Formats: sequence, C-alpha cells, structure tokens
Amino acid sequence: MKVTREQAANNRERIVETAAELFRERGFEGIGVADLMKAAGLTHGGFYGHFASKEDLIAEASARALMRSLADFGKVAERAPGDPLSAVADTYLTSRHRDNPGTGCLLAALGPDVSRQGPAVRRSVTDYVRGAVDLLTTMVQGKSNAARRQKALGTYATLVGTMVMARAVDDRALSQEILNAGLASVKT
Amino acid sequence: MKVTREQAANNRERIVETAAELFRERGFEGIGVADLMKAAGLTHGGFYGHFASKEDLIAEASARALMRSLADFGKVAERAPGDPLSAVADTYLTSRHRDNPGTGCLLAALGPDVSRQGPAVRRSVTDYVRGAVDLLTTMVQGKSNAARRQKALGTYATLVGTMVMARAVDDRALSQEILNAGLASVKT
DNA sequence: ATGATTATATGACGACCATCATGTATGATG
DNA sequence: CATCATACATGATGGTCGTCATATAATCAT
Repeated sequence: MKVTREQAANNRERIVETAAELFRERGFEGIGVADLMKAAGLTHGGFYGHFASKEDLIAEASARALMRSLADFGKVAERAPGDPLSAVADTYLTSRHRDNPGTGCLLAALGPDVSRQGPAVRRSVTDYVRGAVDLLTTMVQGKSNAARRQKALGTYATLVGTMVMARAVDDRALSQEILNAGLASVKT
Repeated sequence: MKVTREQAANNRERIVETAAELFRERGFEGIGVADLMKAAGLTHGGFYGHFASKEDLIAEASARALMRSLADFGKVAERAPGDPLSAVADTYLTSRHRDNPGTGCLLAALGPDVSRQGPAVRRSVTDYVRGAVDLLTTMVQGKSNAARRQKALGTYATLVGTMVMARAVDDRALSQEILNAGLASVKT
C-alpha cells in the first residue's frame, strides 16, 4: 500500500495536527502511538517511517501548536488595533477556550508536562514564550520598554494561570469567577 | 512479614507522602505503583492492602499536598503580619520553589493533569482553591470584599501561571525574568 | 513497461503497567 | 502459650506501550 508522495506528505501533516490536538487534550502520556495513528486514519505501522520516535512527534506537534497560537495572537490583535490587549484577553479567557484545550494554548494545557520533556520541546516553548511576550510588550502600556516587557510577562502568566485554574476546578460557577477575575486582572 | 499496627500506619503514611512528592515531580502517569512502593521502602505487593487503586492514592496524595500548601500559606502570612501578601509571593516565586516541584504547589506542578483526573482529585483541588483564595482575600487591598476577592483570584492565578512558565522555559535568565515579573505583577 | 523504491499494513517483541493470588512470618488476642 | 488475624513479600496475569521486522502494493524513475 504505497501512496503518492503528496499523499504521504498529507498523511504526515495529519499525524502532526492530530497529535497536536490529542496531546493537548489527554497529555503527552495520555495517548499512545497506535491510537494517535488511528485517529489520523492510519495504522500504527507507518509511524516510524515518518518520525524517529514518539518524542520526536511530541516535539514537532508542540512546535506546531505553539506556532499556531502565536499566529492567532497576532490575528486577534490586528483585528482590534484600538485595544489589542483586551481583545487577546477576551479571546483567551473564555469558557470556549477552557472547554477546548485541544485547540488552545499549549502552555495552559501542558505547561508542567513540558518541564518534564526533552530539550526540543522546551526549546520550542522558550522561543514561543519570547515571541508571545514580545507581542504583548507592544500591546501593554508603560513608561519604559522594560516596564512594558515586565507587564507583558506578568500578563501572560496571569492568562496561563487563570486558564489552568479554571480548568482544574470542578465547580462551574467558581471556574467562571476565575475567568472573570483573570480578565479584570489583565485589564488593569 | 507482619508489622505492628503502628508500623503499618506509618508505612501507609510514608506511601502517601512519597506519592505526593513523586507525583508532583514526575506527573501522575510518570511513576508507577511498583516504583512508588520501592521509593517508600516497600515492595509492590502490599499496595492494595492500603489503597483500593492507584487513582485512590492519587486522590489521597493530592489532598495531602494541597492541605500542606494551604497550611504553609497560613504560616508564611502569620510570620509577616505587616505585608502578608508580599511574604507569600516572595516565598512562592522563588527559584527554590521552581526547582523543587515535589514539595511545592500542586496546581503549578500538576494543574493540567488535575483536569484529566477523577472527581475526588478535582473536588480536593476545588476546595483548596476556595481556601487559598479566601486566605488571599484577607491579604490584598480593595474597596469592597468582592473587589478583594477578585484581586485574590487574579493574584493566585498569576502565581500559578508564573511558576508554570518559569518551569517550562529552558533558559535560566528568562526563567528568572519571569519570576521577577510575576513578583512585580502581584505586588502592585 | 519494467524494475526499483517506498508508504503503509499486519504482526510480533520485550518492557512496563495496574492489579490480584498466594505464602509466610509475626503481631494481636484470648 | 496457642490461635487467629494480617501486613507485607514474591510472583503471576492480562493489558498496553513504544518500537521493529516483514510483506505488500502501488508510485516513481528509467
């Protein structure tokens, strides 16, 4: 069963996308290679034709998820030039994002798991954090560039922490209260 | 090989403590029952005499870790009646805490993993968040009780998010910058 | 068109996992 | 002191995991 070069590239792409989603939903160790391939419409056999190891896929899928998040940040900001920071926060701190980790921020979905991963993933995350903070630095207000950067770092940390808490908690009302408080905190 | 009732209780206690630490270090799925028991100085056989399942231990170990964290918050606050909020933040946002997840905040070490756990763990976490936020509410400044509570929620989210980011990032300088920014953000 | 290449399927391997069965030595109980 | 109860050790079981070997069928190059 051989397929076109193009088809094979498509398949590889679909594996990465599927993995990016399922890892964020179930955790890096919460889904196995076989299930991942099945979710991508293939069998487990072809996996090692595309990737050297599961760790390899974790790195690539993470990089993909991060890249997309950064692009989304940019789009949301562009669409609201008046108050980009509020637009970003309003998009990030929603029940929609909370209830769909598979398509959301990797740091909020897998932050602590990233700390336990290999150098490739951590490197991607580090680059992403730099990029996101650079972007946020252009959105916040402050006297100096250093002050804005510091505020940007604090803002992103608040976004991530708020989402982690809103997801961890078992009570819908409290979860909503957490989201609201995070919004208020970021907009001051 | 039977031991004293007291010894058995001690053993059980040691399993819970060991689990609370190792889960935070390696993740709930990052360590197995056998390794856990070995770390507690026992073999895997006795495990199911103490707990109904691994999930059971996860719930108990998490509750333990959370209880201790809440108590620690209280102690730190008591020791600095002048500015308890700064004292808590200064204790939480340290490189020491960052580099020792096993004895630190469960939410920062396992937040996203909690979202994927059973009702018992989520319930414990929810209760803990309520407790921590109640405590923080007494520490922050604000016009109304509602305003203080909102600020407390935002503050705790910032603490958690800052620690998650500081741990995920691969660059020591950036990690330190994140901790500093979190501190500045909380103290305003 | 024919031969070489290769993407994927099927299947197997050893390692690890949570869980359970059994044996045994020792504390608990009278 | 004798009997019972039990905490833990040893070992086994079935399932799942990441990874690899081989077969196959179809594309690609000549």
